[in-house]
Amino acid sequence: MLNSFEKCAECGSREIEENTQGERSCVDCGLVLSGVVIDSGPEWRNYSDSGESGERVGMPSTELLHDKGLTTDIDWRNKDFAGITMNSQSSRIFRRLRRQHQRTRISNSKERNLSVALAELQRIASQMNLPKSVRERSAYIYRKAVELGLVRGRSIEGVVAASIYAACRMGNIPRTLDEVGAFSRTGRKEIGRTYREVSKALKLRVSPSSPSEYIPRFCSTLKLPHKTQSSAMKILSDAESRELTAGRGPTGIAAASVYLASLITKNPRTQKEVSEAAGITEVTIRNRYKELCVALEINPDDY
DNA sequence: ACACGTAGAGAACTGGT
DNA sequence: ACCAGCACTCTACGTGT
Repeated sequence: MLNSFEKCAECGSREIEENTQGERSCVDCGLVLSGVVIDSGPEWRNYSDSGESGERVGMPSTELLHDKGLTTDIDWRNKDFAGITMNSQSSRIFRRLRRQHQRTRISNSKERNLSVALAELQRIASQMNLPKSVRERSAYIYRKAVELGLVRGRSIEGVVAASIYAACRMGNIPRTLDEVGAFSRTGRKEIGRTYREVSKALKLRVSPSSPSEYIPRFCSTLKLPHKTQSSAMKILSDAESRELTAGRGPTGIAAASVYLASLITKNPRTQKEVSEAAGITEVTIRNRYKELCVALEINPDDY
């Protein structure tokens, strides 16, 4: 996608491309211009047929409340629409209405379960400093688990912890089982076991994320030109077709491809630099790098 | 400074009992 | 349900250029 109104801050090129992750980068030098996608549109729809579009009414719905935030409340003040205090008879009626209304909000065991569980989820998530997107996702996973009857026979806590663990991994901010367990009353083993069952039952696509997703970001942090990036992608796809990538950490493969590409395109980066950009150790890069050289019959000295 | 190698520890998954 | 074995990565250290 090209945007002719914008120039690259690094090299002045007007060739800006946007990838599927929403990162916009310069085609010539690879500089990432904006990595954060801001959704400026309203999330909630306009239901009125005659009014202006874009009316904003109330808060957007959320997975984090058991009724998704779709609730009404009866004002606690005993005033009428004009702000005049009600008489005692009306006050009694409204007190009673409020109580009945509150009871209908949490009407059955499933909703009671959800409201307990989601409160627990919030507690753990905020102690772990998890972003909102991950909280929403884990709440969604938990709801699905309830619908499929996975909670019966297991502890609510365990399923909550498993949902969080899964959501973290899906959101690419993985936490270890121990880390999640530290904030929950359940242990690592139970979370792990529950997680496996939940992810199987929900067919969660927990990212065996492709290394290719990491390459643009690594190249950008290392200020590598576009040429090197496409070279790294080429190396990676060769490696994938030779099944070098199975079972390996995706970041390791991506980092090694970038490192190798940086050597053969004459924009060398040290293993240390690459390892810092990729968040892995030099050792892992070395191992993957060595495998790549052997399997693809590349000798960086030739370049 | 950097590249490269090795050993031991730890985390996560698998399969057997 | 639990344990042992596994493949992988990390830490830490040493060696060579």
